[in-house]
Amino acid sequence: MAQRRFRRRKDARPGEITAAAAALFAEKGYAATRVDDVARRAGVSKGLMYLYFRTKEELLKSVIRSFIEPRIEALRQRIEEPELSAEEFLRGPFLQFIRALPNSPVHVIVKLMVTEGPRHPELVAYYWNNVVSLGLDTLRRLLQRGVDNGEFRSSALQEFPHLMIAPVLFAVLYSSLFGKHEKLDTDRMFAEHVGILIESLKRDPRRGDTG
Amino acid sequence: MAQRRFRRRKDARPGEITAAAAALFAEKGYAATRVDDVARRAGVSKGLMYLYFRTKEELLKSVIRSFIEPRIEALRQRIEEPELSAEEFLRGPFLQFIRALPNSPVHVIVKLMVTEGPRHPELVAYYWNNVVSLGLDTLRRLLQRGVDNGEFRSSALQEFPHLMIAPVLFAVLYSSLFGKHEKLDTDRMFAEHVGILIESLKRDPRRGDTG
DNA sequence: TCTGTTACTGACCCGTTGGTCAGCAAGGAA
DNA sequence: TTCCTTGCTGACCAACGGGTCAGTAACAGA
Repeated sequence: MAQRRFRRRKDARPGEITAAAAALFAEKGYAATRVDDVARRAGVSKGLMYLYFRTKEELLKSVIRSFIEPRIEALRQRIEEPELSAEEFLRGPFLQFIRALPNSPVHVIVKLMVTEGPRHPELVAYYWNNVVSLGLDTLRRLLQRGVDNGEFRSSALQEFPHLMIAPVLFAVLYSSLFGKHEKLDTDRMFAEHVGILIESLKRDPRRGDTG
Repeated sequence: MAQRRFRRRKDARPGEITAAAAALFAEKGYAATRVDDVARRAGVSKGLMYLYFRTKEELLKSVIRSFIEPRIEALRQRIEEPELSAEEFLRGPFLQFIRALPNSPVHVIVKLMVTEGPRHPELVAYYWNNVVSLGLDTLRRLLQRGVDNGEFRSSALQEFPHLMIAPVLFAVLYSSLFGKHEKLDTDRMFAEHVGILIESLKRDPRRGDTG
């Protein structure tokens, strides 16, 4: 009766499984998600999972990479927007970028890194090399450009660009934890944050000290 | 032969068990910690655990409460230091307070809330009521005092006092995740942060607008 | 020393879950 | 139609871990 019981689609499977896993990991966390749950949501059997991913941990790594890798290039390209001043860059592309993060699937990665990172050091190293240190370098270079062309004074922010993105991490986790108790207007909060940073960088140009 | 195989110390047990659990939860996370591990570290049998805590989740709640409750009163008292100006308060007790957090056991709570919160809503509500909203209110009142006595201009920080403590959450998680890759000088970073905040609050007193 | 009470033990139970594998069915080739 | 390859299934296994409980040892009172 040729009743198609399943389809043979080798190429599409890894992506579908990874997407299903990402959704469930975000919902319930890695440990509380059963491999069988992922299989069901992806519309395959549990056995098939192990033809594409050696272990559950392998699946986790794949989820993380699938989120990061497509974005690395975008991040790299944002570094160089030479026609903008440093301030324009911060008020424009930078603000736009961080505003998009809390509503993007990136929050899945943040939560997974925080919850599972300690038990998967090679994942942490991967994230560090490909996202964190890259992002921090970008910010440092941007601040240096502002100093070089006289827009900004030299500032401790060059040593601690972390302060520029701390509110993003905060907002992602805060909303996910306390969203039921307080709805954060992250758009306005980030705009205020960028405003504070810029005015701190521009303030009092007469003592444009070098140290 | 009267060989003492164990001791009967009903009063001391809960505290010892909670302390052992806190240490292990911080090390390995809640899900990855076995009740038997906690029992061994506390020097008791697994069975005894269930005489003092009905379930593993009860034990988690007890750990969280044991960290928070002794600190609530201290937090409350910091609200009122009337002999200091708002700026002096921020540069003094406030900075001192947040500087102490990354090296204190509080980071255990932060990690546990982030990792386990989503699956324990009543724990989140408890933390919200007793820590978060209390702390935010305190900061708002402090800023208002600064505005009232002319030190500060009115600012969007009154709506987003979250920005004042975002770097703390960031530093705690960042150090715990990436400590091996970068050692953050949180003392200096926080000092810089407070400096930026205060100068933002004091800047340009002529347009001391009310909105 | 006997007895009752209770803090405590540790072997056991059993549902859960990561991982396996024998076999089946969907194509392609001839 | 037949045969081969291979994507795929789902019943199964073994280990793990939360939770139980029958029994034991520590004290107290008499």
